Formats: sequence, C-alpha cells, structure tokens
Amino acid sequence: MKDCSQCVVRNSAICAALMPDELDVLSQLGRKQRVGRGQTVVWEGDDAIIVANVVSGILKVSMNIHDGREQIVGVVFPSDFIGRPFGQKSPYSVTALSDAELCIFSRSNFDAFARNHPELEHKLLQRTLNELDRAREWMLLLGKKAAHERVATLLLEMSQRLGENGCSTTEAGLDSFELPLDRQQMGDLLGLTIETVSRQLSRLKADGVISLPDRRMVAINDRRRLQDLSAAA
Amino acid sequence: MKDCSQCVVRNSAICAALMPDELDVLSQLGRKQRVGRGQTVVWEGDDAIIVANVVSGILKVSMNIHDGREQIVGVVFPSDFIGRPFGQKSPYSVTALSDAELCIFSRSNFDAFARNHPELEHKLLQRTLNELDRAREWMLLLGKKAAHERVATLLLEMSQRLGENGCSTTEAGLDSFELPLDRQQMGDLLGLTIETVSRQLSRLKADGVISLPDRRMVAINDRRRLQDLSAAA
DNA sequence: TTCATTTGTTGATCTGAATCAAGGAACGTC
DNA sequence: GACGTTCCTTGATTCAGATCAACAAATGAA
Repeated sequence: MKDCSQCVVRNSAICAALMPDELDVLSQLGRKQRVGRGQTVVWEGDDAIIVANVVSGILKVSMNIHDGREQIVGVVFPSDFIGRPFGQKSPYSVTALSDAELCIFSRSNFDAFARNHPELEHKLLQRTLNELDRAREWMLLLGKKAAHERVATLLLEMSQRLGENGCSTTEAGLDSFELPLDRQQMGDLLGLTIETVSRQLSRLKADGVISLPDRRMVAINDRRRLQDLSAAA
Repeated sequence: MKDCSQCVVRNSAICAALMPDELDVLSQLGRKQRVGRGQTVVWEGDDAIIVANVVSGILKVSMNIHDGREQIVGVVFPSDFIGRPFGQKSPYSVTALSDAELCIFSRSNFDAFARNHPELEHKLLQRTLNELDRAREWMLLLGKKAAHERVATLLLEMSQRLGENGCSTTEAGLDSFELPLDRQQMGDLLGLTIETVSRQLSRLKADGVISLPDRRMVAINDRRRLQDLSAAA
C-alpha cells in the first residue's frame, strides 16, 4: 500500500495517531482491498486473522444462533476499525452493506505494531470505549424499548452517524439520507421482524414525522417529534 | 492507599501491568473505599469523575429511560474495572449489588497516569475489548432469544464468571452458587419481567435441570441440558 | 418490453410475555 | 415470637409484536 497521506480517512481513523514515518511502516503491513455489497470479510467463530480500517462504505457486525437467527450488533462507517485485535477467535462476522474499501492488516502484524505504538493503542482504546458505549445504549433499546421507539432511535442514529463525516452538516445530523440497510437488516438490528419495521415506518410517515421518497431514502420532517418518540435516555 | 502488593486483585486487575515502583506511584493517586449494597458510585449523565478497580463484591452497570425503565448493561466482578476513562460524562450508573471494596481514582489523575503507562493502557484495552464482546453477546440475547433461553444463558454466565476467580473450579463453572441478583435485577438484565423470570426458573426446577435451595442459591444439575436450552451461538 | 424475482406493504390471526391480581415465604425489627 | 415489609411465586387476562398470507412495487434479466 502506498501513500497513506492521500487517504480520505487519514485524519479520522486510528492512523491519525501516527507520525508520517511511522505511518510509512504501518502502510507496508497493509493493503487496500475492495469488497462488494454482501461480501463477508470476517466469519464468526473463525480465527481472527485480519483487522482493517474502513476507508469507504458501510458494513455490519453480526452474530448468529445455529438455527439461523441473526442479530446485528454493530454498524461500521468510514474511518471505523473492524476486527478483533488481541484475540484468537472472532466472536462475530463482518459483512459489507454497500461496496466498500478496506485497509487490511494481518492481525498478528497489527497487534505487534500496535504494542510498539502506544499512541495508536490509545486511539484504539478510545474507539473501543465509544463502541462499548454504543453497544450498551443498544442493549437498552433491545431490552426495554417498544417497536416505535426502536425505529425512531434507529432513524436518528443513522441520521447522526451518516452526517458525522459529511461536509456540510448540522449538529444533529442529516435531515435526508439513504438507509444503508434494507428492512430485514433493520429488523435484525432492532430485534424486530421485517413486518413490524415496515408498519412503524408507515406510521411515522402517516403521522408526517418522516417522508419515504423511495425504499431506501428517509427524510426527517420533525426531528423534535422523532426524538420524543425515541425515548432517549 | 498503601501496600498494593498485598492486594487480592494485584495480579488480575489492570494493575498487573505495572512494576512495583510504578504501582507505588499509582497507589498514591487512589484510595480504598467500602460501599454498601445498593449504594451507587457513578451516576448516569453525571460528569465522569471517578474510575475504580473492584477489589471485592459485585456491582451492576445500568442505563435508564426517564420514565423509570431500567436496563442492566453489565455486571462487574472483583478485578474488573469500572468507570468511563477518557470521557466527559458517564453514560451509565454503577451500583453495588453486594457490599464491595473499590480502589478509586479520580478520572483525571487516572487518565494522565494511564497515558504515560502503555502497558496499563494495553491491559485496559484488552479488558474493554472483552467487555465489548460480552455486550454484543448480550445484544444477541436481548434481540433474539426467548425467555427460557435468556434465563438459561444467565445461569451459565453467572456460573462461569463467579467461578473464574474462585480457587477450585472446573473449566465450565461452578455447579452451585449464590446469585448476586434478585429477580427484579435478573429481569432488568434479561429484558424480562420479574414474573417471567420466576416462571422460567420454576420450570427449569420442575424439569430437574436446576435446584433452588433458597431465593438466591442455584445448583446446576444438568449442565448439558442447560447449555442446549441457552441457544449458545 | 415482458416476465420473473426480490423487496416491501398491509391485513388477519396467533402467541409469548406483559400486566393484573392474589397469596405465600423469608427477613428484619421490636 | 409477633408483626410489618419485602421478595417471590403462581394464576388469569390482555396485548404488542410475531407469524401467516396475499398482494403491490421495484428491480433486473432476457
């Protein structure tokens, strides 16, 4: 891999912790890879062979029960880190929700490099702490929120996270965006069925809180109302 | 605080990363504190003022919705770390489930010390990654498992974690132990009501899978069956 | 364009867990 | 040891969301 200095996530991924010369060393260990929508890059239960930075695209982190039930336990955006460093097995799968570009490292190489670069580990720690906060917030949703609250929360979360890297954005998030998930995936993330997700979206639309220009697009018409409905903590 | 070398969690808490002289420095920053059952040491939404190692006792990490709904998002055992380092606000509360002993630091002191001790940060990173794995496993439970599967999973998890530090233990976990949670707390952890938890426990007892000598004690009679019922990943 | 396939919506029915209700067992206090 | 309180269990009923079913709309291939 050459020329990380041109990388679009150079300053937002954990690489931001590194000086140019250190970055050169790391870049020798990694390679850019394109993955197509639907492609799985990490399998649950497999040896944790690789880790990666997301350069572009959106991916899901998911866990399965043997009988086919699936729970999405994380959604990963550009500049986020994926994989399970410092662990033998990956407890989850990672699958592309859109075409994506990754900056991939072998886990053993990355682990060794990270252990020698405390600033990098510090960035990784901060990222992991944030991810843990988000996971716990989602546990509250899955354990205690009603269907309409879950859907409202998801829309706000997507609005916010999709807006984070974007250029011209309000503090709160995008008012119009394309969902990176289909209805089934929304259900798998929210602990609901596809039908329930669809009904709740229809209801929000009927109430004028949102518009649904097409299958994937969402426009938030009344953010305040959506926030009330989300039963935020 | 004096003499960490005698501390019962010296070798299992993150302190294990430190050399004796470094530990002396850290110990100057901290203090031992006893907290009684039911006492809250960190409040959701408050400034994240303190962090701590758990020396003894068991605590819950919880999040609330304004209307009173509560979700327990973590259970913390001796040698575990509590608090939100490198963050302004604590997104959750921490409350003692039993009388407990903590080794408390001001967050700012701890943050500064940690940033200068990469080995300590590395331990903290590993711990946080493990906690994230556990949180995601629980998301699978909350999003997809039926009531009887949730209760079975909880019993196995408690059996295992209570056995971890204990002296003479089988690989799998303790076959008999005292629950650190009452029925309400089990419900708040499992995303179920107190009545449903009680019914599922009664059913497991009636089926001979477990025994319930008293309110808090559990004996696992048929671990294999309990594992099947837990719908493990 | 047409046709087949996938994806999403809506309605009817069912069901697992919540809620409502009552009573029983353990616990702490005096 | 009696008393009030808290915690737990069990039963009856309700309800939110799952499941079953049909169809509509978008997508894509020939």
